[in-house]
Amino acid sequence: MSTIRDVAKLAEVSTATVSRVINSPDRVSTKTRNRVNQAMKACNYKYNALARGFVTKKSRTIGLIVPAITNPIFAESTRGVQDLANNSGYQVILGNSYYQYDKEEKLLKVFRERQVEGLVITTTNVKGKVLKNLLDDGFPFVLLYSTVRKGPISNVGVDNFLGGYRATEHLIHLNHRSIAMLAGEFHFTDRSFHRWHGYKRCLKAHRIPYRSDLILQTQYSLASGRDGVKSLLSRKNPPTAIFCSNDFLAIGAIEGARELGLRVPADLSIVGFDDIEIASFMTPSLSTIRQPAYRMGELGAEILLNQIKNNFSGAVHKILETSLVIRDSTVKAPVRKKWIYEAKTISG
Amino acid sequence: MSTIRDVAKLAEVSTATVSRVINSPDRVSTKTRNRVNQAMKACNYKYNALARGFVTKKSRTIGLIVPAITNPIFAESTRGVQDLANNSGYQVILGNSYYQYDKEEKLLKVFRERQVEGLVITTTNVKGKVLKNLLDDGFPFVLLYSTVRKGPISNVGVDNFLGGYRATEHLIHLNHRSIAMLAGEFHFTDRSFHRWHGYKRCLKAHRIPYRSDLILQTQYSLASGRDGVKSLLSRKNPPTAIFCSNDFLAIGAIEGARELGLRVPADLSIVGFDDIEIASFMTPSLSTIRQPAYRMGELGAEILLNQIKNNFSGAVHKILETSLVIRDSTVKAPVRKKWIYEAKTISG
DNA sequence: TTGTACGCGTTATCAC
DNA sequence: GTGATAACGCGTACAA
Repeated sequence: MSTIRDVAKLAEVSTATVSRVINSPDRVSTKTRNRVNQAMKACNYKYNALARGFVTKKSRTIGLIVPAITNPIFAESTRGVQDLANNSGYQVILGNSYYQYDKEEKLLKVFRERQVEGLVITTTNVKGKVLKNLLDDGFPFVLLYSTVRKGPISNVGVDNFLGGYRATEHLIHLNHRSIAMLAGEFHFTDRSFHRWHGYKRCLKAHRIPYRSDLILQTQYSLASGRDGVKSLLSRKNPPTAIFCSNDFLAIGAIEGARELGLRVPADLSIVGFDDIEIASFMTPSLSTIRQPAYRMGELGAEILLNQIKNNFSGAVHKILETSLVIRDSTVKAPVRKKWIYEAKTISG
Repeated sequence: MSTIRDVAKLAEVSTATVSRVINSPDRVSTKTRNRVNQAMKACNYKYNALARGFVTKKSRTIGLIVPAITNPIFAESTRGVQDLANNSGYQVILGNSYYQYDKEEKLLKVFRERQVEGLVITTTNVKGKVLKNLLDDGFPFVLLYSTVRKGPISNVGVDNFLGGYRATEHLIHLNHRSIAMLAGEFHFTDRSFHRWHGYKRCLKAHRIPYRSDLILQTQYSLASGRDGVKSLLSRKNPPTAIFCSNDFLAIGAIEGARELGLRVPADLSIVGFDDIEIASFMTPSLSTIRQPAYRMGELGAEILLNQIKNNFSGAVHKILETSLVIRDSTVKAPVRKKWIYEAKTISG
């Protein structure tokens, strides 16, 4: 592999001139520039961006940590991060934490050793010491899918509380009174935790008693959704509707209900969270809370790159809007079940 | 940011010793090792993997190019690549080609400048000059989802021809005689092209005339599947079954049929290709050709890393097995339509 | 077991 | 407009 030194020798110029031809061609006379360009061709010279990064201390690389790239919502935001970063001359190293704190920690360490200039993280633990370390070091990073409104950490996300509230409210407006929640484990994702709070608050606002036996925390996966719904429906006074804290759980839940011989939405209404593209292609299509994932990725990268450029000029908190997308997986509560519920309430 | 020089000074040893503590701790006495380790803590020393790569000429990085990370099949193989690479101390830079040759070319250039040690590519153009250049330079790379059985290029994929054949055969065994194919554009993906060949061959083997008006090439997306099925069904002598060259198209097609008021599978059978996880969670669940995506990713990375280690010791061609997964989106052809078809054939 | 000295490919800072 | 040369942080002969 030839270097600028080889090129310089061949073109009979100094390495400095070759470097100039590469980085600021206008500062070199046309004549020598042409000679250098020819020499580069002749040598089959290939620019070494690593060596450049080494001296300029700019790797032009950022790290991106997602829980699992196989969840389309993260694939979509990843695309946003990549597109924006690439357009600014940055490359993206990708890692999956699989919702495991120690994996996240490990990735962070490796990425920093690799001299990434900053990080975009969908974290497993907002309170963890890994983030604190980053802060202490003044290392640029942005949290994705996070909702903190203040504090020293930059983040871009949606109002998960509000999203959970809206999803629940939608079901209540459809006369559901026995509404379960199939949630990602609060321990691993504060997103789910906040959505649960929105759910609870909404119940309260409508004077519907909160039933902890209608909450099931589980992993974020299709299979967990399928199994989870079976558990919820086997409990006494089963729900007529379920709010799932992401679309994977919701899609899994629809399948689980089907396996139990129930029809969605006739026998059971289901609302999800995310609005992954495929949600509108399901049968029934999925009612869900839409998150602007691609835009979130873009914004996260943009904020990070700004912080890198301006040496961390203060934390930025972007809360994007969610919206309720009403499709076919939610309908009015079956009258009979509603009656049973009311009878119980009155007698209790 | 402190360097090994700072650590060396503090620990009162040479930089060489610090380096040894990092890379071969057993070659350093316990006493000095401890002193050095303490000094590293005191300095808040962070290892610079880039500088190391610079001197050893090993970046411990590979590039991965996929058409679109938002297709779950690519997300899954990406996971395989990452997991295996990470376990071998390699990191992965990810890029989307969006099925565009020029983007693929651009990414390749950038990745090579970044000194990636090798590439895993799901290419848009097997015959393109970018791959030829890679070969000429003796640069390690592996093609994913590719099916070449010989030649100088390493690849791991499935037998797309056979997959297409099996999908078609399944429909024929169900008495379908009017079978359309909704395909990814041959120009952008030879996978789709080979599946089409399998489809044609199977038709021929069963003496079913090939009808070019039953072929629709389109983009690989849910929306294209939805729109494509409407086009196919609006043609005269419409099909009773459709083979879609990936699951996205198939899922889109099911929705499109539904919008036309047709039921799948009662009115129209649909078989896909990939077996993305969600395929078994659809209603109806999707009959499809299963590809071992995660394993392909793992294998691709393994082969690449071996080539890197052994200085390209000959091309490897891995053809993994596909299997037909029969679910609910395919059933026996409606008797009436079959009769119409036969009447036509006899009269013609 | 430990230290010295050099080199990796590039950019940046001076000179000219 | 161009050239000489010192960094950058680390690994690695080779010497001690």
